[in-house]
Amino acid sequence: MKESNKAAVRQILTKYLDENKLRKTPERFAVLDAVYSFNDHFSIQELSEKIEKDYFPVSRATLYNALNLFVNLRLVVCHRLSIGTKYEACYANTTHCHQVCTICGKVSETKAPKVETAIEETHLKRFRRDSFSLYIYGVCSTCLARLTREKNKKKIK
Amino acid sequence: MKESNKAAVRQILTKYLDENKLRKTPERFAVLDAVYSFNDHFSIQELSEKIEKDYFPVSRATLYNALNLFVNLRLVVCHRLSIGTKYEACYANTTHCHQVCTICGKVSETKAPKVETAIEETHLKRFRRDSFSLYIYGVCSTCLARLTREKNKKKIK
DNA sequence: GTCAGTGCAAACTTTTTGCAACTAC
DNA sequence: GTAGTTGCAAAAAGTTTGCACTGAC
Repeated sequence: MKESNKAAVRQILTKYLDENKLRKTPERFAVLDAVYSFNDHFSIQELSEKIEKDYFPVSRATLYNALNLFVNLRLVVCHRLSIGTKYEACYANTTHCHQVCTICGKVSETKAPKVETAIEETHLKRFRRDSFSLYIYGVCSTCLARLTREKNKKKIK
Repeated sequence: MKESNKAAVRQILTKYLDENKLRKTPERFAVLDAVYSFNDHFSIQELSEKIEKDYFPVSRATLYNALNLFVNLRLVVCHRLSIGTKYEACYANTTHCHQVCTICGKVSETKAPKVETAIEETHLKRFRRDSFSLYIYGVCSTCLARLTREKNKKKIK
């Protein structure tokens, strides 16, 4: 994740905490920094390990607290997948199109500008739209290759 | 849910169980029928109550078992939302565009043919696409109205 | 008769909560 | 000093698992 993003989101958080008379605790900024150190999706466990390694230990309760705050501020998105909940930094990143392998659980970002345009153009009555997430489920190349291998083996038998 | 769908999915299940030499237990068919009695999303709890009322009690383990089987057969989709996991019958229903209220958690189906076309036309390299789910997050009209009311109240103070 | 499938309860995982202690302001 | 935050541990919620029993074939 770009360092400039880290500075930008730290500023957004500071502004929000100031305006709402909330406290600028070291934990909140450490979690935010750790979140923006990942280039990819991460689990609570991975976040906990990262922040303990790079900063100081932070309890689960505080991690969930901070993440909820960041989700509300649109600095983080939360993906509840079959393999577990994953989080992702999302500042300056509006593409939330993901391809999810239903076999190994691997998630990757996908560029789909046409889909994004179509979603934005979709008219929703009686609903204030804020954001979206698209998940395309299927089988990744690695798993596909393994499946093909196993199929061939069976045929030979 | 249409009765004709119920018959169709029962046949799909029968065929699958036959071909894979699995057992056609009353539980499996009762769960499938119950699933296709809903017109909307439902939780495990709601499914359990429905099936107990309309058929006979089925244990949690068996419900999860059956649902997993149906998800694999593409007769059911599973939505892991912030308010909990919801299931949905999906035979003869390819639209998986949902609007989700981030305040009350209400989920509703949305028709978005342009989005669906765009998704289908999206080229994914090294990935066998099977299905997709789109979640548009925002605030529903009910919650929006309440928010507006509360805002006005604040101003008056 | 056999073994896939079921029910039950225990185990496990993930997230939330209550409360005392701490600290940002 | 005060009240928002944190850490801890317990609780809650949701799902999976082990095992004995059942019943579909």
